[in-house]
Amino acid sequence: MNKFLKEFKDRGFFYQCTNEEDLSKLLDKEKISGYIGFDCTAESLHVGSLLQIMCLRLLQKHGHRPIVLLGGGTTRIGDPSGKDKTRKILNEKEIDQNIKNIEKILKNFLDVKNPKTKPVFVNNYSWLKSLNYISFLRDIGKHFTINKMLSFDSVKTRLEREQSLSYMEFNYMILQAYDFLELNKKKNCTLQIGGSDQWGNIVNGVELIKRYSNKQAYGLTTPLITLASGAKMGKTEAGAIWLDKKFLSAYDYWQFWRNTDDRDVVKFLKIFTDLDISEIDNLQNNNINELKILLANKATAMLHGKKAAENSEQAAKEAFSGNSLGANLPSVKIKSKELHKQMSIMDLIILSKLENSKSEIRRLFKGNAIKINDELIKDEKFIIKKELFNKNYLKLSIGKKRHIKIELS
RNA sequence: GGAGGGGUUCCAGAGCGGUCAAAUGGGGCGGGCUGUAAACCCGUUGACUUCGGUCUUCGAAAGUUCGAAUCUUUCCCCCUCCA
Repeated sequence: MNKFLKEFKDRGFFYQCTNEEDLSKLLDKEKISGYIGFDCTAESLHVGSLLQIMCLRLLQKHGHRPIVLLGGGTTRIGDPSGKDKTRKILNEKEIDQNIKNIEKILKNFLDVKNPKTKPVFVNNYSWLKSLNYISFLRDIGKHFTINKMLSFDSVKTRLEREQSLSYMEFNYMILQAYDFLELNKKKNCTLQIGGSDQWGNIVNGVELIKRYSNKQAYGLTTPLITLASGAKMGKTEAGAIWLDKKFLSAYDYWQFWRNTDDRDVVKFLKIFTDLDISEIDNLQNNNINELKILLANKATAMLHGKKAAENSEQAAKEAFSGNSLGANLPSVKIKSKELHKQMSIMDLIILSKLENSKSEIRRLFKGNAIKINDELIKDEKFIIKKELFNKNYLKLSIGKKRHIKIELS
């Protein structure tokens, strides 16, 4: 089997392929371009997209060129796959902004220097916006039968539930197939990778290319990653795990990985780090917590840089060891003037944005959850005094896991 | 087009004139155990509070009543069955 494909499988990226054997041969023979499309409905990507990003990296590793399709056009339509309802349609400005942001994030992960595998960023709006309806129907539309389109899960579930599916959304799959055709023609792109929910859309593209250009293209899908607990990956109660430090600090990102369920650690090492499979297999007997730290360090370094990963590890060590100052923790600044106004610990917590409900904070007090410099505080009216600050900062903790540095300025 | 069922707090789902900020389960949060894991146990889960209470919630609006999530009217939205 081709090396890329083998690693793709060994790491647990593989779910389905349109024609594995031929794809393997092709990959042995030449360096190809493969694309993945990203949805631009959100301002940033979160961990849910990380597997796709790792696929792009893997392409690069094996000398292939990744093409990143930012769906400026299709985002204007909305993919009905896996959705019960029509999603909110964003305006042009928002979409353009999102595209810029997402491109920036992806560049953190990809090697943009090597000219042979440098990623290509494309926006399908550039070809979708000027489509001529009549010629599109004649050239492309004739290759799709309604009979078949109706049989796709994304369409079927909507219809079965008698939930409306607009003609606009119904066309999404055709547009995605068309994207693939367009990339095949323009960039000689012969592979599309996507999540398992994209299978139908991808197959459509492969078939369209076959019918329209009589060329062979391939599709590859990745499984939906679920946590051992059964939950979908990427969202926690506290919010999405964003791949953008504007929305989630490097420290919190590190913590996300550090808190991985035991049962998921090895799987995640394979998927979300660059460590060799053999190396990971050798590590399996190591202390599980060491492995989690390794995972957190590797994953954080990949996105936020080595330095940020080291700082996060250091901060975590300090935060969880107790009786430490927590100099590396994420910090919130307050003005020393504020202190003179008899600031209570309640005010401080609100100010630091750790909580925004006073009732909730009162409950936390009742549960012995609030600490300052690792000292349990039981009185919600406790006044913050200057003496609590050591070198201008103090450590504020809520529960066992949330620690923050309050800095005096 | 005809007949019926329903919209309740994060989710599922009870309540069907006062004792309802609303059972129960899930999830979340906090505590205990531990390893920043899982499992388990305990507490908590609208907001504000001088801890006495106060204020805002049961699809939307209007009404009946001393009093409504519970009754009436109109509107909006979902679901099931028949044609």
